[in-house]
Order: sequence, then structure tokens, then C-alpha cells
Amino acid sequence: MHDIIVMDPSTDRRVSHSCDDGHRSISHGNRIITEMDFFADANCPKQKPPPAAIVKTEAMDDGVGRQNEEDINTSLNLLTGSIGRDNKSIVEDGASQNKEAYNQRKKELELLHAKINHMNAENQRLKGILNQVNNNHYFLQMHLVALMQRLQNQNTITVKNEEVIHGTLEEKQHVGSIIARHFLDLGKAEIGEIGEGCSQSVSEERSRDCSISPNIVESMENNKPPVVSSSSISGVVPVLDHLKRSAGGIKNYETSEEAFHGWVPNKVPKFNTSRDVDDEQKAVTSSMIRKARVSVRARSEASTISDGCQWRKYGQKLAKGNPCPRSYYRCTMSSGCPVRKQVQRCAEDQAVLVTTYEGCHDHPLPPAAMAMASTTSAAASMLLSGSMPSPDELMNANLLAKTFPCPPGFATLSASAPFPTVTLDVTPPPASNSSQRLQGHFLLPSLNFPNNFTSTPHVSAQALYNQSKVSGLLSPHKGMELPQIIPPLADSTVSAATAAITSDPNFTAALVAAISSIIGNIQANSNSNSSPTLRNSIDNST
DNA sequence: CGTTTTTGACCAGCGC
DNA sequence: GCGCTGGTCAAAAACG
Repeated sequence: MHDIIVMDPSTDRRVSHSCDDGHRSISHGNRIITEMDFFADANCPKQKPPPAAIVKTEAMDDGVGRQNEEDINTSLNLLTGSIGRDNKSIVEDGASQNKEAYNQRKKELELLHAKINHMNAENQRLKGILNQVNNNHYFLQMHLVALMQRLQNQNTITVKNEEVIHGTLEEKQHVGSIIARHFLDLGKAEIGEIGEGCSQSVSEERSRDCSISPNIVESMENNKPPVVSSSSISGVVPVLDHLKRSAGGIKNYETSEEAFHGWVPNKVPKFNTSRDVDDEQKAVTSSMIRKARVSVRARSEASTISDGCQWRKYGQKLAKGNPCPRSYYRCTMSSGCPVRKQVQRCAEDQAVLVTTYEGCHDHPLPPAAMAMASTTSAAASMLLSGSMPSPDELMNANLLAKTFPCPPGFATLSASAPFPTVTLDVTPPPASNSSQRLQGHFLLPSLNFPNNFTSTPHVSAQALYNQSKVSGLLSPHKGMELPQIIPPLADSTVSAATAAITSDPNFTAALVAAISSIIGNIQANSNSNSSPTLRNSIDNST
């Protein structure tokens, strides 16, 4: 640093330059020495250039009152510390030295600017990489959840097999019927679910003859434990193939491709795991062999929410109890894709659009559609996993606590919703307390949201957590609609429910995927102004 | 002209 | 068996 004394030519006084950064003045005896950080100039833009300074030879007041009379205006603001007797030559030397120093500093400054620019560019590049890594991490997380769920399914199958092997004959029959129904339902769902990742394998399996003898069903019919080969356990697809063949052997049960794509049409053919199954069991079985659904509630003025997929409307009906028609769409991104969705406005609040997804895509999805597809897949997997109670389990009160960790009264059966359904509600809670649905709202504070929407505001998650798991086990009030399912929740109940829900990785993943999808769509819509209401709904929830 | 939407008809499940 | 309901089909219309 250089010691500089700056004089104001108008007042012939020392001028004190001050800049917040890198420019400080120190008193050194009678001399005021100003230390300037050259590199701080950029940080002191308001600083006016110092007036044409007068460099005084530093024969300052020495206390005797004698001052050097020669003031030389160099037009430079710098004064080197070296002061000689020959003032003129000294000043000239100092000026040339200062010029050199100035040029040197200038070069250094330019160098630093270049460095800063380079670092900025590097920073931007790293940001991009970080974003990409975050996205990859998110999708890997989703994939991992799905894989873990499949593993869990296999474990469930194994455990049930052991129960059959070690149980009494009656228990064998009981559990055997569970497995039969569970396998068939789960199998179809899993095949659809796997469709994306293992579509090749599945399509290979599809091409096979479906008339191979069904080991499992045969075993059940003979009251023998079903045989699941080790090769079947080792992979999901062989299990599914096994299931397909089992189903095919039952009664040519939907040997067409669609039968194994995950979509179970409403016209579900009844099938019996045993010829002796009574009518009651048939009815329960029939009703339970339905596909899991994922329902998304969101405020939107648009006819549908954009989820990244291409849909074709194939029907519209006026459903009972709702003046708004229900529209039926099927995915057209591939011929024969089994995924369908129903879109209907809520009768109570027609600004709310309820979109219900069924099935799993059998084709690659664009990134925009991945989130919603992951939602339906993960939710379906969760609902149809081993935790899903079979009709037999529904009748077994002892299993209730095991299979449903949520507190009693959390939900009851909706007879109007025969399918196991997860409802993801991203509508903001209404201002008034008029809606009973509000009672079901709760926050999920501990959800591990991916980084790309950590700013997600209050997410009102009316998660009708696994109605198959939840509903049907408790009081099955006929005719209760979804909004009425959830009774008022005390704080402790909310905590327990939150814990129960967040402990299920699939549900978390499903919720995360749905919300991210919707948030993403909202952001997209906000750019195109296509859905102001939906956007507002989220904004309001902050 | 190909694709999408509309809309009435049809079918199956279910309750009475 | 009959009627109601939800879901799907398919021909016609609309659209780009």
C-alpha cells in the first residue's frame, strides 16, 4: 500500500477520502496517511475522483510553523513516500514511478476481472451440474422406492408361503385364497408397474403362450401350498410370468394383452380360486380384484391438468350425485397403453378438478410425465403391496393393527370408492370451516422433498391414505363420499397419522411425485397463463 | 384427410 | 328379473 496525502486545491487542506471498503486513513504523527486499496475501487463507485491534488513536499508543519512554500501540482493523486531535496526532479521521478505502478495495478485489476468472470462462468456450470445431479438423484430415489417395494412384495409372498406350509389345513385354505387373489391382482398391477423399466422383458413374456398350467392355483385347489420356484423369487418378472400363466390357466382369464397391462376394466370377470368358493366370498373377491387408483385434487379452470401425457377422450357420463359430467380419457402415447384417467369436477366445489389415474404406462415417458406416472405406479404398488388387506384380512380383526398403523377413525370405507384409492389433495384449505374435507387436511412436515421444490409451500395433503388399507377395515358406512370419509383429527391423531404416512416410503414418493408434477405444471401454466386458478391455489397456500 | 371429441347405445355389476 | 349405475364402444361431428 502506498501512503497518499491528498490535498484539496480549493481549500489547501487535506482531503479525507473515505470509502467503506479498502480505503482507510491512518494518522501518523502529524501526517495523515491514507491507505487505499486499489482493488476496492470497483466497490466504491460513488466515490468521486479526487480533485486535482497538490502534492506537497512533506515538510509539514514541524511544530515551528515553518512550511514548505513550494506546492507542485502534478495532477496526480499520488505521493510517494520518498522525498528528496530536489523537489522538481523528485516529483518527476515520483510521477513516472506512479505511472508505472498505476499501469501495473491496472493490469492486475484486469487480470482479476478476468479471473472473476472465469469463476462466474465456472460457478454457472457447476450450478447446472448440481441441478442435473439433483434431478438424477430424485429419479433414482423414485426408482429405488419402487424396487424396494417389489422386494417387499416378494418377502410378503415368501412369508405367506411359510404360513401356509406350517399352518393348519384350514389356515392353508384361508391363506391360499388370500395368495391367489393377491397374486392375481398384484401380478397384473406389477406387470403394469414394471412396464416402464422392464417393458422389454414383459413384452417378451407377453408373447408367450398363456396357457401353461397354473401351479399356484392348482396347488390351492388341491389344498397344497403354492409352489413359487426360487427362480421366481429371484426376480419380479418371472413371478409375474408365473402369475400370468396362473391367471391364464384359470379360465382363459383375459388372455389378451390388456389383461396384463395393469388396467382392470370395470367389467372384471369373476374367477374362482376354488370351485367350492361360496357366493359371499365370490362377491368380496370380485369387488377387491380392482386396481388401485390415484386421485389428484387440484383447483383448475382447465378441463384437465396437464400431466405430460397425451390423452384421448373416449367417453363422458353424468355420474350420480354430481351435476358435472365425468370424462374418460385413455393414454394415446402408445397404442394399447392401459392407462386411463377420469376427470370430474368436485360437486361441492366446482373449481376443484379431481383426476383419477388407473394403470401403468407401457411405454417410455417424457420427463414431464415421469412424476405423475411415478405417482400412480408407486401408489399402486403401495396399495397392492403386501400391506394391502385381502378380503379375508378385512374380516380378521387381529390383522387390523398389523396392517393399518393409523389410528382408528382415521378413515372409513367409502362404498362409492370400491377401488383402493390414494387421494392427493393439493387444493388449499378453504377459508371457512364449512367443508368437512377440511377436517382431513394435515401437514406432512417431515417429508423429504427433493431440492427442486423445497420451497413447496403448505402442502395440504388430504391423503386418504390407502383406502384399501384404511377403508373397509373400519366402519363401512354406505354411501359416504370421499370428502366425508375423514373424521375430525385431534392433534395427536394428526401426528400419528403423519408418522404412519411418512413412514411409508411409497406414499411419500407418490406424494412427492404428484406434488412436484403439479407444481411443475403450475409453473408451466404460469408461463402460459393457462391455469390461473391452479396457480393461485398454490400461491395462496404459502 | 387424419385426429379428436361428442354422444347415444350397449354391457356388466349390483341391489332390491 | 328389473332397474340403476358406471364404464366402454363406436358412429357421427368437429377440428386442425
